[in-house]
Amino acid sequence: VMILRSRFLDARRKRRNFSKQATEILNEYFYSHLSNPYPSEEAKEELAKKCSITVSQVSNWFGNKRIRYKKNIGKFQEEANLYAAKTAVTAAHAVAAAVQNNQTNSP
Amino acid sequence: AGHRENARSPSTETSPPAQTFDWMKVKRNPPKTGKAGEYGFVGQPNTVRTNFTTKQLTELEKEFHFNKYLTRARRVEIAASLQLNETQVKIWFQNRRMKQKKREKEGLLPISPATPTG
DNA sequence: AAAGCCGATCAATCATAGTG
DNA sequence: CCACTATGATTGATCGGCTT
Repeated sequence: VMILRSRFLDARRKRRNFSKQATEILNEYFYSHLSNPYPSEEAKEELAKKCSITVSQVSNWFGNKRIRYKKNIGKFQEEANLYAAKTAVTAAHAVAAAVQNNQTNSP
Repeated sequence: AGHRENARSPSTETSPPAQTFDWMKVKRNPPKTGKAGEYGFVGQPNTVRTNFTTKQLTELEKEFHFNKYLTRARRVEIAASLQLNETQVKIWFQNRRMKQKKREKEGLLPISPATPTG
């Protein structure tokens, strides 16, 4: 029962919470894809850029989110409804925007 | 033509998220790790994640530095030497290689060059 | 057909940040 | 300051797909 707890202790030591904005973006994606919250590598890169975090961090976030969500769905019900309502409106706007942005291109 | 995703959320539903999708039911089979010479029985499914000792990790790291890939013979040696399964050694190397790959990728451009779009 | 590898993910755990 | 919860990261091991 040695105190081998401090075997590595390096990276996970100091951690910073993501910005409110980043969490907002990640949650919007998660709840708007609740039926299959597995962003593709491409989607992860886009989310990473929007959130100003790394792709690995996006993967970690979704991994943790999925596990914790299914572990206690009830605890996330409130949050789920919040984003469900929000994305419902966003979706409608997105469709309209997509139609207009059909030809536009601006990398 | 009108093709859309199967979105079930007209406007009459105020609490649909309660649905249970397949990904929420996914369950992993328990580890079949049977370690010898520790707590009695050999071949007894551990049911729990093995905690490698510092010594084992040090040796594995050393070997990894020498060779990213293992040969069957080398794997047997190391497994016996560290009292681990051949499978555990094999898996450790695979995970280690992935970790290495991840590090190389991150250490390449974790810092955005300019990010004009903000 | 069997075994190893890759890439992604799971699931448990660690250590810290945040809240009361 | 302490107890408890929320959250990001780490990692042994599993899953599916592809290669040897």
